[in-house]
Amino acid sequence: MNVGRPTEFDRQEALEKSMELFWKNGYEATSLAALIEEMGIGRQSLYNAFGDKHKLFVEAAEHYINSNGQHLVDAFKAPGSPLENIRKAMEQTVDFLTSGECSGCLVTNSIVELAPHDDEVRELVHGVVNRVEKTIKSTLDRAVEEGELSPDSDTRAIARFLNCTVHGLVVMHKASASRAALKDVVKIALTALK
Amino acid sequence: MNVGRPTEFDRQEALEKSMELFWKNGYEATSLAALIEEMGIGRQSLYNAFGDKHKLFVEAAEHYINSNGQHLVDAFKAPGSPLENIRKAMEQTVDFLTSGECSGCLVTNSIVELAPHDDEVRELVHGVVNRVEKTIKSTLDRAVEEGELSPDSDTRAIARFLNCTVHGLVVMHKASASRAALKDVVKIALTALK
DNA sequence: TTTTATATTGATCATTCGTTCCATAATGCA
DNA sequence: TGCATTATGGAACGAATGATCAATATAAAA
Repeated sequence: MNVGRPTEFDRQEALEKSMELFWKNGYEATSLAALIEEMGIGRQSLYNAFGDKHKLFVEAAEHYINSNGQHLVDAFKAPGSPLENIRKAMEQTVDFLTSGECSGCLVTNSIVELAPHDDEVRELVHGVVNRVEKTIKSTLDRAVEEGELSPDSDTRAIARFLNCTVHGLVVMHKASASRAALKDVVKIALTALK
Repeated sequence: MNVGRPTEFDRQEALEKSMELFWKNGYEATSLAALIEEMGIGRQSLYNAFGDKHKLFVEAAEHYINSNGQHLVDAFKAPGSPLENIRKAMEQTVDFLTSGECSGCLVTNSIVELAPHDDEVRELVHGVVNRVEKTIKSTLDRAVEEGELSPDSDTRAIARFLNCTVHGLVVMHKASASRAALKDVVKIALTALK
């Protein structure tokens, strides 16, 4: 086992760099030249380790989902008051957008740029959207159980709505909306939880 | 005046075709070869009439804003009950997304794909977002005046929220969300108008 | 030590990209 | 009937694209 010349670079580190680049510039606008420069590895090493540009993108997107995306899911699933969790998750989204140097959300970006004509990416992001929707719904259902929400609430509809709001926030931020504007959106969106 | 060989193609028609292509595939993924094919004109004619690819895109985007975008503004500004206008505008958005063969909204697409690194496009779409926000706000202000909305409503915040919801709907639709899901979103979003 | 397997490096591939040059065609004007 | 001006069609441009080849380097296994 373990035969052959050992890899010199940190695969995870390189993947992370590629993720940041795809995140910042999108798929088409990220060239292989830019990738090997930012990842700090040779051209052939990239192909050895990740297959090709598209496979690399999918893996980078999956890594994004398992790291950044998980934070959002965790916020909804935290113990304590469900409605409070939702409020925190929405405000955390605003912080996430306005703090980092990377712009927006890789999932939202991929939905817009690739989902319509890239089957693999569409399935990937569609899965994420559904999973987030279910996560929010279960939080809302718990809110109903614990009496924080009216029993006749359409929790699936509200979950879809909050999910939609998150993506809308990403778009607005990319359109140079101010942090105050994003906070306004969250403030109003939360009034739907009554 | 009017000297020289006359143009053989319909400029407006060609512009429209280019708009559809940019709308469907985005900026980067739309090649000159695809443009001249779909627009039905020669390479050199395209450069004569529109300058270059980027100038063509900007003009196509402006045309989109003045046609499709105006329909949304008109829906908000229609005479009659302001709140009813808002309801209709949101449902019209869902219809717009689920009926046409073009996917999503060219403005939303451009925000995500280009705004972060294309100054001219960013200014363009930022202007649109602000204009739509003001349109919605004035409709909401009228709702307050006419007693349909509580006088202490934060109409600017609600306007931002509704604007955000529209973009969120576009993203969700691109992520293969069902028409029912989009209608759920609208249903809940409208509960913020109380 | 020899063999085998993998990684790295740099050259190079064919294609496609957006763009421009140039010869020709078609119009109004003198 | 020339002349000036614009449009068209085709060839060709250099640059950049994603991807591969071949030679070399480095490790473990035989």
